Amino acid sequence: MGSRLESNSNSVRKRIANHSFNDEDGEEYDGSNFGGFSDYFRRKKIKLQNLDADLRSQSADKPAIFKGVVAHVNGYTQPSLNDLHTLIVQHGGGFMQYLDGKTTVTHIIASNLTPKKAVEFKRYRIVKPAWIVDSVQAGKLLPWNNYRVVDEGENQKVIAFDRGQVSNQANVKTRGYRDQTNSSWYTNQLKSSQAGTPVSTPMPSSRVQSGFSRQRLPTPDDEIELLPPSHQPDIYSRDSSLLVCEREHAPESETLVTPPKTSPSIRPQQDGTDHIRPDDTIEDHHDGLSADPTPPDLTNPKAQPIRQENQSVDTRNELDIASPTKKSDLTAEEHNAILLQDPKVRKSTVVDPNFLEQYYRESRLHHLSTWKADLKSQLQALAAEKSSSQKTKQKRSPGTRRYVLHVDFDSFFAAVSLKKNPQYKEKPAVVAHGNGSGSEIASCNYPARKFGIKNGMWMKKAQELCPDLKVLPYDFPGYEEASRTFYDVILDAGGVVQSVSIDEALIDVSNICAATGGSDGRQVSEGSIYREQAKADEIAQRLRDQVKVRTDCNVSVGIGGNILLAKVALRKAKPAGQYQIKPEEILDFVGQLQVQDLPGVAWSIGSKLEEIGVKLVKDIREITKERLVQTLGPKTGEKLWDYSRGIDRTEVGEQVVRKSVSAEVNWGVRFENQEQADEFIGSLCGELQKRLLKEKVKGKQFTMKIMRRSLDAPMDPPKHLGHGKCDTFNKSLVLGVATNSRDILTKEALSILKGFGFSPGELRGIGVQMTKLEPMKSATDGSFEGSQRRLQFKVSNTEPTSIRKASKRADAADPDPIQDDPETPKKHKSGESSHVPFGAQQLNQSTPSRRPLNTLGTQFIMPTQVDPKVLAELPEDIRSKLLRQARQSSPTPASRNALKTLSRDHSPVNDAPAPFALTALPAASQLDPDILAALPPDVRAEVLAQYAASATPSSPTSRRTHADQTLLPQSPRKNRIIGIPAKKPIVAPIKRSRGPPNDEYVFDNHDIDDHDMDDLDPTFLSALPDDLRKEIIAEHLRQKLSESRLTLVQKQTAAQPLPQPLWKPPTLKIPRAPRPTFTTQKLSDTSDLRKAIREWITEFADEGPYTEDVVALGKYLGRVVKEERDLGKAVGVVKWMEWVVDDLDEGVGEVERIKWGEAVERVRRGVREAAGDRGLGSVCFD
DNA sequence: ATCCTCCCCTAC
DNA sequence: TAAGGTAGGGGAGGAT
Ligand SMILES: Nc1ccn([C@H]2C[C@H](O)[C@@H](COP(=O)(O)OP(=O)(O)OP(=O)(O)O)O2)c(=O)n1
Ligand SMILES: [Mg+2]
Repeated sequence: MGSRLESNSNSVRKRIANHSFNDEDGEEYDGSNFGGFSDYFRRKKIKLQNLDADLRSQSADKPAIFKGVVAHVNGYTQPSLNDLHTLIVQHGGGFMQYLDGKTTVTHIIASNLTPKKAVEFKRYRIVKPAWIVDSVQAGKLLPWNNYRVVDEGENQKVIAFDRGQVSNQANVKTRGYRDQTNSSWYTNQLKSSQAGTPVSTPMPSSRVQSGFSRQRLPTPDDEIELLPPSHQPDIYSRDSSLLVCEREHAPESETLVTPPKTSPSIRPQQDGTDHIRPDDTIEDHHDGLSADPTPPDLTNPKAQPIRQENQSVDTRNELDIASPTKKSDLTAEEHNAILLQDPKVRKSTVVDPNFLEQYYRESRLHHLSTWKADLKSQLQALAAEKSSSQKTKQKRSPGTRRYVLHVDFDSFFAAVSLKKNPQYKEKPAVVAHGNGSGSEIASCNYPARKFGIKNGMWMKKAQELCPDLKVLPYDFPGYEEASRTFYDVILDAGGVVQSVSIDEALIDVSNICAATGGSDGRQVSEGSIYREQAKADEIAQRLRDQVKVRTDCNVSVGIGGNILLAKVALRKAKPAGQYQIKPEEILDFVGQLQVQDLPGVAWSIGSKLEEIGVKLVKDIREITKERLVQTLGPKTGEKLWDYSRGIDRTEVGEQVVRKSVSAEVNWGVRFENQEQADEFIGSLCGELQKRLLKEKVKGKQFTMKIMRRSLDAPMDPPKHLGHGKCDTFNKSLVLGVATNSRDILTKEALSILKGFGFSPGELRGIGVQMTKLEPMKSATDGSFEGSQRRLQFKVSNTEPTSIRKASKRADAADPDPIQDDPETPKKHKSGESSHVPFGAQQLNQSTPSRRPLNTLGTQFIMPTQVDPKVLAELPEDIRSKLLRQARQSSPTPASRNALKTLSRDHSPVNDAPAPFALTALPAASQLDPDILAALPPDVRAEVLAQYAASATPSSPTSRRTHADQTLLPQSPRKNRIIGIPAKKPIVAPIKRSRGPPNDEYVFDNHDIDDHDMDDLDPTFLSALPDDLRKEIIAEHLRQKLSESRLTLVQKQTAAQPLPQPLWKPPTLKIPRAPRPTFTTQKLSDTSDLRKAIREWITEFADEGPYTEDVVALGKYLGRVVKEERDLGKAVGVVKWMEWVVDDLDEGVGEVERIKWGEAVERVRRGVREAAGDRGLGSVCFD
């Protein structure tokens, strides 16, 4: 990278110099937090204001004790979110439903806080709900300090240790839910603790000393340093136990795991691990493996971090290693390696080459989904065919009485499987893969239900309910066969059919009934109504009889005037019966149901309803529609309002277009190293490609979903090879051109995965999804052609002429992006490639021309956009950087504009006029040297840096100027990721779980996203014990790092609250301790620092570092150690720098390399000295 | 007001 | 041992 770079170097230099390492912190505060009112913020405020306006005005009499407070509620709390919201707003406070990182939230209210959450909220004051309640009661704002929730949770060893006293009793996980639900208990705890030293708020001093961190300091820090620079530090503590479950709350049925009891370890080998639950939390030894007597060799932990391939990324494990958690010191990879030593286990995991096939073959849920999709497409094709061939009287005239049948097999899987084991028909029996505690019950027969067993329940619980349970094997072919027969019968009925699932269908027989009734189905003729109803019953009876005869299985039928009624009637009809809800009984029938009996209402919505006093459906009628809408949202609120009155206007058999195709695996995911993960992802993308081809579509948006073990979850979850409690991370990107290529998808997926930087051993689930679907060209359907043509037309048309000639490379490689698919279905003629969906004969026969799914529909997507396929093929993160970079310092105006346009970043500044030419990047997965060379220097540098960062050692060096390719912008829409300077972090950080209490909890947080250090309250942070703080920071780093690729800039434009009467910027009043920052940009987050460093090094690679910059960095890091007191962070940054330097392009001269090496050493020295000043002893950077 | 994205939730 | 997939409805909140 040389010459070209230079032309640009000035600007780059300026940039860096600009923010030259100045660490002043003073300005950070005001600048970032209250810089000005962005429209966004203003709007948001306004919105909020409006929302809460009523409440406020209605509470004028109440003291505004929360004035200046802006709260956000996390998780389930004792006074519910709504109640807290009300209390706060009524008393002058502000309330934010979501954290967006920019908004100024002064406090987060939570009953319990897992480490993860602690991390997410690290920059906030986290208080218990009692703070609100007590303050209101007291009539004044009580000190929040006494209500801190530092981490209530269980685990965190960190906490445990310093918490001393409290820890034992209170702590812990088990409490999770209790905390929230049992108010009195909870409140008492709080109060008592407040009395003296706040229990929950360990004094900083004590914590700090107690040492864990202290003691551990040397070690942990050192360990951190061990990390390969490139990778992010993951978190430290892995251990903690957490329990998770917030069970108490759980609605009856589902709570799978009850904490108590024994928790038998699922797998013999592990020692007691499993159990997670209850009480051991504190102890946390649960990891099990540690105790495991197994192979000594592997067991040796940190001694040598595993990292297999150093070069590639992955070493992130180190982080784990870094944390000497109590239990086992094994890295996740080592742990998995031990686990996989058993060949049988190994065979059941993603490590097995044949995993996908085998897994999908056995996964009932996969089968259910597949069957459903097949049925849906078959039925829709059939319907389409029917309606086109014959005029069809399908349409009922408006105002007609409707008769809808909901037909469903009784305990489908169980019933079919029982055919081969009839002796258990009358005994409690279930269908499951095994009888281990974590085996899931797919279906249980009615005798089993008497014991309270339910579908989806884990064996452990089922056996507790019924020790004599008979477990039957699956018989997937049998289910298909029964279903085929079932649909044959149903289709013969003559109504409009809609499949619900393999064992369930809706039939609208209104026309048949009306014909029988003799009237037009509209008049209120008692006789005709009666005849219609009788006809419906008769049809139902006939269906039941036929299915029974032909399959020897019972089906039940619910009949009603709409889908809702048919559905609820079905419940009463079961088992082996039928029930018709007559018009006159609708209100009574529906009214006495529990809200959860309504379709679409389960735990979450049910809970919200319960909060507003609604338990039964009739209770809903007492609630105004406005309130329902306010509580549940416009659609849901109105729908339930209707449902409670027996109203449902949904029609049977509406045609729908598929919107997405995905494949995911969240079981058996146990990698020993990164290669395995990479390979598996390739397989998964292959699977996705297969499905895309089957549907004859390509997609433009790719989304990856990753589940990673929660830091506080045990290595071995209660369920064998299950994912256990996890954090989920999703990332999506828009491809420039639709694809279905496994290779491209794999490349993107790997890029994303690397971006997250997770230790492969911590992965528990991986999914890939394509959306923004477009039909493939090969489709036989005429309409495809139209669409295609249209698209093509656009392409050639819209494209500036320049594109055609300029992009010779692109043309050569792929003359017709649309047409040339990496793979096209082997046979398109038949509706489905090689796959033969099961289905009723009629379905398989009478639909010669049907397509697997309707892919036509909309998706067509902006005709206007033509894609720069080349650019599109770059990994998204690279693309995004390019765009951003271009904006920041593009030397070439043209390219800048082009990029801008491309990015759809409509910065108000200059509107992107017509499409601009754009400098394209290499196509496909590899960077093409020629193209690369043609890039603006800084852009190129960024690309290379990105590649380096992702550890892809590819070093595209060749350079030669090549004609730029001009491309058009593609989507008029903007893509958040691309082009927009990181307002929001891209990564999705963890979310907290919201479901019912369960054994393991999957957390996700969508509430939190960005973490703007500027918003962090240093006071709060510093009040934490060192190790907790460290953990928090480490976690933060990990997240940041993962985000870093995409997000970088942080909100510089800080939003400022509107000066409204009730709404004052609370933050202003909060005293904050300055925190060292780097650069005029006030960088502080590790990811930002890394990025800045990478840019710096990359840009000045050929020039060598400037001393003042090096000194500034060293100085800053020294402050990080001394003031921020985060040696780990400083070390991590140094390692990063070292890594980047080591990875400098080969083109960099030896002299410069040396200079850079010296720079690293100099920075190191700064950190060492600072550490020494703090009495931390020598620092190890390796 | 309406669109879009990124989730959560639900169902089987 | 165990096979915890998958698609669509919809809410929140930002962008336009
Ligand atoms: N959590 C679940 C729920 C259902 N199924 C499968 C097995 C069921 O047999 C089939 C149909 O689901 P139903 O909800 O119709 O349940 P059943 O048919 O078993 O019982 P019933 O319809 O009598 O309530 O789907 C599953 O594997 N896991
Ligand atoms: Mg059923």
